[in-house]
Parts: sequence; structure tokens; C-alpha cells
Amino acid sequence: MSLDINKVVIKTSLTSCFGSHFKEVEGANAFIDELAEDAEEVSFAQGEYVFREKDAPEYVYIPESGSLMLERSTASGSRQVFAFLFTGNLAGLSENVSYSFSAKALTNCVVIRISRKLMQDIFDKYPAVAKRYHDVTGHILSLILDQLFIMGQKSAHQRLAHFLLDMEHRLGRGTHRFLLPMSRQDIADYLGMSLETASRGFSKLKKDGLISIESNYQITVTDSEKLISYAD
Amino acid sequence: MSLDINKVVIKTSLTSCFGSHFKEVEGANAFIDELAEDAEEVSFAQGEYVFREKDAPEYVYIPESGSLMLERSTASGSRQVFAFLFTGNLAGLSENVSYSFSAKALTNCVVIRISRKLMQDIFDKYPAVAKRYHDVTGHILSLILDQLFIMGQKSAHQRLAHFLLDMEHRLGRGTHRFLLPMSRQDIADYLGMSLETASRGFSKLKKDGLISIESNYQITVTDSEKLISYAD
DNA sequence: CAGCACACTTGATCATTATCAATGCGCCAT
DNA sequence: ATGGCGCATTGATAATGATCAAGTGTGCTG
Repeated sequence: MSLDINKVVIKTSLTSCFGSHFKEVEGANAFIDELAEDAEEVSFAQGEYVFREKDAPEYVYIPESGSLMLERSTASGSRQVFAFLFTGNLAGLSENVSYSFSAKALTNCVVIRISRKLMQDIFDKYPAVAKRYHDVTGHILSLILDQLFIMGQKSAHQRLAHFLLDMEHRLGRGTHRFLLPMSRQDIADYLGMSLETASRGFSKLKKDGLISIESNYQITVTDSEKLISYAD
Repeated sequence: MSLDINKVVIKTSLTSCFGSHFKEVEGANAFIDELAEDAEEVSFAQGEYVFREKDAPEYVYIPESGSLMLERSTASGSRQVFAFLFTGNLAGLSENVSYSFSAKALTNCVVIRISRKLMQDIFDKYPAVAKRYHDVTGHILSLILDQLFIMGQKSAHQRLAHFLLDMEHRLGRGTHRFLLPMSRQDIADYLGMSLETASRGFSKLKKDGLISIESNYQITVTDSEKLISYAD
């Protein structure tokens, strides 16, 4: 029984994730049923790794609740955060021999896990899904290029402003207020700056009246207009 | 007659490009024949654009001779170079509604152009090719993540060292000597630094005996060992 | 309720990198 | 040859950001 309920939950999540990407594809409901049949929910505590950089890429992951962070670390202790993933985002789509980053739970979370072998079967069965999946990969690639542009061309404070606008858009649910699930250090490692520089950026944006900081993690964008122009 | 000769040349190029990516795929020769049937050679003069950022992505391109640069510019005059493409590299694989960058000819060059519509037909006909194509996209994505890591975590001089090692690998044909097809400004825009910083990086690496600069563009790596450790 | 731990903030200083300016060098056309 | 042009180098200075070092909450634990 509880398994049946889980399947319904999984299917709802898959629909809200894949449905948005694949809704115009014929047989959309059929392939989501097949995915749901195989998909599993797995829980991770804050700080645990969902997968690691050198693992064989056996699964595709979708956060159902909670947030993930994709990162790469070096022996020398430096770390680059590649992306933050929230409910319904996808991870591990296009890895070949091994993941090229680790996925760490930012919060306690439940993650839907789909075997890549099954995905491949579905692609063979529904070529239109395979095509759309490739489009999704292309979209992710273009997001990373955006990030690369920002890293190469913008100052630290501008990068922080971009980041906050992105978070407002993805976490704000249509409002200007959102709760960040990551630390200042995570943000700094995402934007290629020191923790202190990130913190000073927050302080300056607050002092200038572009954002308000209700608590360390609870942010409101109080002047979108100015924040946007500040970011460019 | 000359058309037949062109087809042979195109087929040779396609084989050396796609063959390396797809050689283990069944029907590899068949699909390359079909590609060659449709592929066209197009020439561009140095500085011309092969395609622009906002164009509809109608083709996939492969330099047959000469080099390309993938870049994005803003109205305010800043520019990020995303990649340099040499003979046999691929451009425009995974663009959806529009290219997310422009491709500019670094040198006079001849480029093979394949319609994406044809590619799609071939994917439908040879699913194994579609799968490998997706793997290639995944590989490109991982290269961009490497670049993002370097941009976020390395100093300007380290980024330049990385760049030179990459160029040695891709242009050196097994030797330590290579001719750069791009200007100092192009390198600076690729690595997110000013022209002057790039130039100072060259001078320092030369002074420290890690590279020698025969002319502005003709470089030899004289101490790979040290250059590698300098890059980390 | 005290005190400790942890994350963030702020300050002071130093290193890196950008910017502005001048100079040098090779190449081409006259 | 010579002058000019485009690109690269080099120098001086300013801005940006990193690092080191206190301080400031805030929440948890005893």
C-alpha cells in the first residue's frame, strides 16, 4: 500500500519535471508510467553525497524535496560549485564514463533516482523522447555557457547580483522573497570568490537598499530594477 | 569531376572527425556516406562569421582547414570566448532555438556544413549514432565544466599556463612546438583577463624558461614539467 | 541562563589584476 | 629605405579582491 502511494508521488514528481520538458511529445504519459515503475525515492541527510565525481554514472537524479549542489574539489582544498539544484531539476543527464562532479545534499532531501539503463530503453522505444532529452542537455549546456560568461566578464559584486537574481527567479515563487539553502562559503565557491568578498557583497547590496536580509538565509530583493542594472 | 573529388575530401574529413567518435558504432561507414552526400564545403575569410549568436541553428559545422573561435559579445563591448576550434572539431551540436554563441573565422578556413535536419534523419535511421552523438555532447559539456573550474579557481597566470598546455596538446602534433592562430586579445577574452595581463603572463613564462617565443604566435614549451606544476 | 560553537561580518593589509600611457617591433605600401 | 599601422610589450598607478585577524550575533547544550 505504502508502495502504491509512493508510486503516485513519484509519478507526480516525474510529471512535473519531465512533463514540463516533454509535454508535447507523443506518448508522454506512457513513458512517464514506465519511468515511475522503475524510479526509486532515496533520502539523504544534509551534507551527504548523492554521488561522487569518480562514480560510474548509473543513475539520473531529480530532487523531489530539498536541494543539491554539484561541485568539484581538488586535493589542494579548492572547490568549484557548478550548480545548485532544486525540486524538479535534473542531475547526471549526460555523463559518460564517470560523473564529472559530485552531488552533495544541501539540506535533508528526498531524491528520485532513475537508472540510466532504463532511460536508454525508453529512448529506444520512444525516439521523440530521446530527441527532447538531447534538447534538455543542450539547454543545460547553454546555462553553463551563461555562467562561464559571467565568470569571465563580471566583477565579484556583479556576479553576486546575478546569483541573487537567479535565486529570486528559481526560489521566489513569483515573489521577491526567498530562503537560500546554501552557505556564504557555497556561494563564494560557486562564484569564484572568497567567503569574505561574498559577505561584503551582501552587505553592500543591503546598505544600498537593493536587498534586505531578514536572516542570514532569508533574502528579499527590494529593488529589482537597480539589482538588474547593477548586475550588468 | 571536381565535385566527386570534393566528396572524397569531405568523406575523408567526416571519417576523421566522426570516425574517431563513432568508430565502434555499427553501420559507421553507411552513415558517413549519407552525411557526405549532403555535406557542403564553405569557405570563410579571416574575421568573417560562420554563424551568429541569434541565428536559427540550421547546421553543424566542422573546420576542415583553419580555425574558428566561439564567442559571445555584449552591447557594452565585453566579449567572452568560449572555445577555439581546430580541424576536425565540432560546432553547433546541441543548440535548440538559436545558437548561444557566434563562430568567427580566426584564419581563412574551409568548413564542412551539415544540415541538422539530415543529422536528425540519420539519428532516426541509426539509433546507435544518436546515442553516440549524445555522448559527444556530454563530453563537450565536461570540457566546459573543466573551463569553468579553471576560471573560478585559478589565477590569471595559472589559467594562461593551462591554456598553453591545451594548445600544445591540440596543435603540437606530438611535439612541444605550435603556432597559435589567435591574438593576445583573443586569449585574454578566453581566459577572462586583460590583454596586458595575458602579455605579462607570456613574458613571465618566457623569462622563467618554461616556454620560448620564436615569434608572437610561434611558441615552444621548453619545460612541460614545470609548466604543468605551474598550472596547478 | 551561561557559555560554547559556528557562521557570518567587518577591518586592516597585502597581492593580484585592470587601466592608462608610452614604447617597441614587424610588416606592408609607397 | 621610410613612414605608418597594427599588435604586443612594458611601466606606473589605481582598483579589485584575497588573506589574516578580530569581533558579532544566533542557536544549541548543559
